[in-house]
Amino acid sequence: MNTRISIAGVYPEHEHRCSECRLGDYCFPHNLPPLETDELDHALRISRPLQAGEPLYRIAEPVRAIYAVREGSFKTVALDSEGYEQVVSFHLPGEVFGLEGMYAGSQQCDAIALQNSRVCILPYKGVLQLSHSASRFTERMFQLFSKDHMNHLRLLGNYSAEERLAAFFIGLAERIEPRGQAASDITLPMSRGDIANYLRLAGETLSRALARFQRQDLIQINNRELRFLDIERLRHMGRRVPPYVL
Amino acid sequence: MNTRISIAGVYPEHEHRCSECRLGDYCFPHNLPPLETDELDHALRISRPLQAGEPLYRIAEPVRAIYAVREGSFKTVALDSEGYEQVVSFHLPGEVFGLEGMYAGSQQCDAIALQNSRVCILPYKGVLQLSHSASRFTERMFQLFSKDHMNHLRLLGNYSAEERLAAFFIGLAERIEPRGQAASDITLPMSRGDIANYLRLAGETLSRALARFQRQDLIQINNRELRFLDIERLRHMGRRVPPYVL
DNA sequence: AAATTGCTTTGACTTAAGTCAAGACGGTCG
DNA sequence: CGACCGTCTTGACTTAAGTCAAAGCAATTT
Repeated sequence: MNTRISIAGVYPEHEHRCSECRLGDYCFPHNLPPLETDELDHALRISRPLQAGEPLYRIAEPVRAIYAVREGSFKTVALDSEGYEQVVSFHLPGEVFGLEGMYAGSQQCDAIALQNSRVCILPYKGVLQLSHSASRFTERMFQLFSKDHMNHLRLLGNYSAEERLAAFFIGLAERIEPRGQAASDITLPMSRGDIANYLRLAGETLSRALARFQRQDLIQINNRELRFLDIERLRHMGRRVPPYVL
Repeated sequence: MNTRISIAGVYPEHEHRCSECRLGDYCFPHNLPPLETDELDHALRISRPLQAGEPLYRIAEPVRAIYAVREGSFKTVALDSEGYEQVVSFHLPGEVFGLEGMYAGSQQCDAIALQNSRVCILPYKGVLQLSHSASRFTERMFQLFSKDHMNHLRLLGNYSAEERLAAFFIGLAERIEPRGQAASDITLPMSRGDIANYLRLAGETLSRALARFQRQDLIQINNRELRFLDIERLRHMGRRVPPYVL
């Protein structure tokens, strides 16, 4: 019997109410008093299922809402003026995303489902209303922005391929653990290409780093099945990179 | 007679009221109706002058306020676990900063004055109060967060030393221009070391790139006096890097 | 004005990571 | 099943940028 738990859509069907959602502690309602969570529930909508590769939103679209991953996972991708992609971040269940376009009022990234996925939708109007009526919600929004910030700054520094990769793995493990999964045994939701792009490495460099990590008995990986063999040594390799903010 | 205008503290002494501040359009009150600007005025405080090199806040301090540059300029610097610095951004007059610590409630960066500087201080309490009482202010805050985001993502991609440097210069020129200065002739407020660190280059690589830019008659630079000779070609060199969001 | 100090530039060399090219693997479909 | 396609891996080679070291320059101190 296979006890492996995938990041992918194995989460049990959620209730529509945040108060009953097992991801609530990591998502919109974190730290909100019950009354405000109720208000939030009224403003929230749930998306239809999206297939792997399907966009949730596209660059230049008007910003209509912000989102939280309900099941599955997403990447957000910026495109430069010549059409080259830059993966900006990955989003796992319970994580809020879609904040980066609120300045311009238009989306600055593509958001693409990596697997069959669903999101909770908080319409922009709801964000503003809740910010006024719900006393803790404004703060929660500022927190979400500031958290996003921190996580974008993580990989800004001058790190080697191996430091980046180790930190990436540790970050993943830490994000998956509180979501109730074994952190030592995961199914990657994203392709090698996406990881390489996110870490600003050539695909070949990533491949070689993975091979080295295996030779050093740090991990075991084939295809998207990843097992951590020595998480402490991995953590040590990535120690210079600031930790992922959960 | 020298018509050069420096980024440094040449701004005329501001009035305390945002409505009378020449930087208002780029700062907190951008797009706020007069009534809300008045509320803002009541919440705002002005700092004492800070000397070059003096910190406005330090990592791990509690977040008490957010700030706008009144005169002078600042850098924000993250420190990794081994004490290595990473310059996160530079802040010119009218620019709001200090948002990145709001998640944790403690500062995540050092903010250091690059010259003799002053800031406008919006206490955290004021941020929350205004978010409730002033209907446009919440939106303004979201904008400020989202703008910061965008500007952090700019240099995330895989750009060459020359692309980075060209884009950095163009960004500077564009930020200085609306502040009423000649964009072609500026005094850099930051050291080579800071620029190199910000662009994730070794100091020597920056020096060489500067030398090449001069040989190609793109710029003229000695010490911190910078003149743009061919801003269009510079813009073209940095075209892949997303533009600075003002 | 000479000396000290810290920043910046330049040169010579090294290296990590990128590129190019070939092959392997895995999944899909006729 | 075998052919096909895209993704991933591996090897050989190149290169942009980093490192080390020395010298130049500017600002400050005595």
